[in-house]
Amino acid sequence: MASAPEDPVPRTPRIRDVAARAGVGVGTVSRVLNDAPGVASATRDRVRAVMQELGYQPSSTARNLSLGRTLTIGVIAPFFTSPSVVERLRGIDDVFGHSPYDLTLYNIETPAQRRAALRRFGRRDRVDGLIVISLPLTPGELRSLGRDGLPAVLIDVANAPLPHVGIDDVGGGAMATRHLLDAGHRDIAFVGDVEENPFGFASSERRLEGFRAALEEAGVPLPAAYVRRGPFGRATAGRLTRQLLALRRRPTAIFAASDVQAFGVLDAAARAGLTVPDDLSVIGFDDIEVAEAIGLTTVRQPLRESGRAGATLLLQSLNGGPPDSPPPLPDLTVVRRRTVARPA
Amino acid sequence: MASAPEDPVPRTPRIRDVAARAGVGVGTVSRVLNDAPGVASATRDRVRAVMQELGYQPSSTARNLSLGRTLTIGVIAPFFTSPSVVERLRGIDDVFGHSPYDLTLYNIETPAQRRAALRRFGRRDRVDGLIVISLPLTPGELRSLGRDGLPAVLIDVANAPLPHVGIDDVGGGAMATRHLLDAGHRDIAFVGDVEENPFGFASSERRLEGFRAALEEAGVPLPAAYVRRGPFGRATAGRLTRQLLALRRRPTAIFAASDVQAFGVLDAAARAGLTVPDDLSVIGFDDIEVAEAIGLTTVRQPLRESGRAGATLLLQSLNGGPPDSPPPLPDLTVVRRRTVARPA
DNA sequence: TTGAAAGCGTTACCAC
DNA sequence: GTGGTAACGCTTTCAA
Repeated sequence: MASAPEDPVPRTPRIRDVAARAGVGVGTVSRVLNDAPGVASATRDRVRAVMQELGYQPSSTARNLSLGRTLTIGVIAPFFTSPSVVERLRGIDDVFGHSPYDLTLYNIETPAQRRAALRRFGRRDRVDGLIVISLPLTPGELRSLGRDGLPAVLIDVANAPLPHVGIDDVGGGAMATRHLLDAGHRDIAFVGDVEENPFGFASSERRLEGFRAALEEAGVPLPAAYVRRGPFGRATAGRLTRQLLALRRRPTAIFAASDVQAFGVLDAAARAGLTVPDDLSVIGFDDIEVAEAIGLTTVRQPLRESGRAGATLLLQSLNGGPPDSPPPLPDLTVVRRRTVARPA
Repeated sequence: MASAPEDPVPRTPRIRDVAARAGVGVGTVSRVLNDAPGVASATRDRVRAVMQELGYQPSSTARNLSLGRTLTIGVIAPFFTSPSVVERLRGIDDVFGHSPYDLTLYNIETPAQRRAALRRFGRRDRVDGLIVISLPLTPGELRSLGRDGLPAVLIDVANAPLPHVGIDDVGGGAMATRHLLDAGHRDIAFVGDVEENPFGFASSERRLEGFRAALEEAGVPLPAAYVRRGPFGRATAGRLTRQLLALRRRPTAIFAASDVQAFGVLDAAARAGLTVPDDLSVIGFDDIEVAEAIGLTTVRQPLRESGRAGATLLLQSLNGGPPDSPPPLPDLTVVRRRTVARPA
C-alpha cells in the first residue's frame, strides 16, 4: 500500500521533532541530550524513547555554532607522509584518539598550501586548537593566531612565544659528530637541507651548528667544501654525496641531517662502488623505523613522544589549564648499528 | 594614553560589524563575500576595504549551518600510520589537498574506536563525505550510511553496494605463488592474518585463496600446517614463521600476505640462522617504500593510486556527478628483488 | 541594487 | 521541572 499523501516526508529528525513527539519543549530535549540536571526521570525516559524511535542524532554544526567550539584540532605539517612526521602524528593520535576531539590534517607541500592552511585554521571557529609541526611561523602568522586566542602548540619549532616541544638539535649534531670523531675520523662531511627553504625548516641548520662546534672543539678542520646543502630528500642527498665523493680529499665519514638523507648518502656510496662502513662511515639523525632494517647508525630522537608531548600540552590549555611546562622528552642517544667503523 | 571607556572591546568582527562600518546591510556583505552578482562595484569595493581593515574572516561554522555542508571529508582507516595506509592517504591528499575540503582522520585501532567513528561520521552534518579504508562495513553500518545519504566510498573493500576501489587480491595471491612455483619451489607456506579479526580485514584471506588455487593448478600439495595465520604485525609473522621453520618438512619458500609480515618472516629466518634467499625464499605483497631498501621481492599493488581513485570517485559524487565507474588502476606486478631464488 | 527578515539546529537563560 | 525564546553568524528570499 502506497503511503497516504498526508504522511510526512521522512527527513532526518530535528530536536523539535523529538520535542513535539514527546510532548515536551525543545529545552527539555536539549537537557536530556546533555545529561543536564533538572529533568524528571519519567520525562527523561520518555524523551529518550522518542529519540530512539526517531533515530534522532543531534546536529554537530548547530551545536558548534551555539557553543562556539568545534571539537576538532587542526594539525599542520609539511609532507605528512614522511616517516618522521608520521611518527609524530602517531604520538598526537595517542593523545587525541581517545578524546572527543577530531583531528583535521593539513598537509603542506607548497608555500601556497601553507598560506591557505594558516588562513583557514587561523580562526577560532574552525578548530579549537592547532598543532604545528616543523614549520616556523612568521611574526604575522603568530599575530593572527594570537588575535583569535587560538590555543596552539609547536612541535620541532622553537621560534615563538607559543608553547612548543623540541629537542636539542645543536647537541644532537655534536653528539653525532663526536661519535664519528671517536671512531677516529678526521675528514668528516655534512649533508643537510638548504638554509633558506620555503618552509623554514631549521633543524638541519641547528644540527650543522652542533657539527661545527664539535669539530672545532676537537681541533679538527672543516673544509668549506665538506658542507653540502640541498632541498630535503633522498635523491638530493645522493647528488650532494656524489659531489663529496668526487673531492680530491674525499671524506671518510658523512653526517646526514636526517635518516632519509642518510639513505641518499648510502645510495650514492653504493653507486660509487664504496663499501659502508669500510670505505665510508655514515651517521643519520631521527632513527625512523626503517633505520633499523637498514642497519643505519643514527641519533635517535623521540619522535612519537614529541607528538604526545605536544598534544598533551594542547589538551591542557584546551581544558583551561595553566600553560604547563612541556613534559620532559627522553634524551637523544646514538644508536650504533652497521654504518660507522674506523677509517681505513 | 589608556583607551577611553567607550572604546569598543576589540573582538573578532562579525558580518554585521562589516555591514555597519560600510554602511550597508549584512545581505550585501554576504553577497560580496560569495562573489554573488547584483552588487554595485563601488559598494563591493567599499565592503572589501572594510573587510580588509577589520581583518574580517567569516565563520565557517555559521556558514556550514546555513548551507548544510561542512567542507570536510572523513577518512576512516585502521592503523593510519602503517605504511600501506599512509600511501593511500597520500593518494587521497593528492586529490583533496587542493580542494576546498578538509580531511578529518579517524584512526581505528580497537572495535570501540570503530563504532565511535562510524557513529560520529555516519551523519550527514559532520562530514560531507566519507572514505573508508580496509574496513568492511556491516549491513547495519551500511544502512545507517544510506539513510543519511552520506556519499561514501570504500578503498580495499568490496563487500558493499557502495562505490569502491580495490585490486584483485585473489589474482595477486596466485601471481606471487606462481612466481615461487616458477623458481622451482614445491614446499611453499603462507603467513597471513587471522580469518576473523575485529576489523574484518579480508585481503589476506583473498590472497590465500589465490595461493591455494595456484598451488592446486600446479598440482602441488599444500599441507595444512603450511598455512599460518595470526594478528597482523611484523612480530606475529615472525612467530608464525618460527613454527613453520620448526616443521619436520620445512618449507623452502614463504608467501607473506603483506610486506610488513614478510619482514617478520625475514626476521625469523635470520634468527634461525637461515640465509635468504639461499635457504629460504620470501615474497611479500604491497611493495611499500621500505621493500625496495630491504630488497624484498613482492607483488606491487598501486597503493597511492587507490587513494587517488577513491578520492576522485568521492569528489565526483560530491559534485553531484553520476556514480561513475572507478578509474582503472595499474595492474599488479611481481617486483623481483633479492629474496627469491631456486630452492637448494 | 539594496535592506530587512526568516531560516539553519542547537544551547541557555528566564519565566512560570 | 518545564516551556518559550533569544542568541550563535551566516545565506537567501522578498520587497522596495
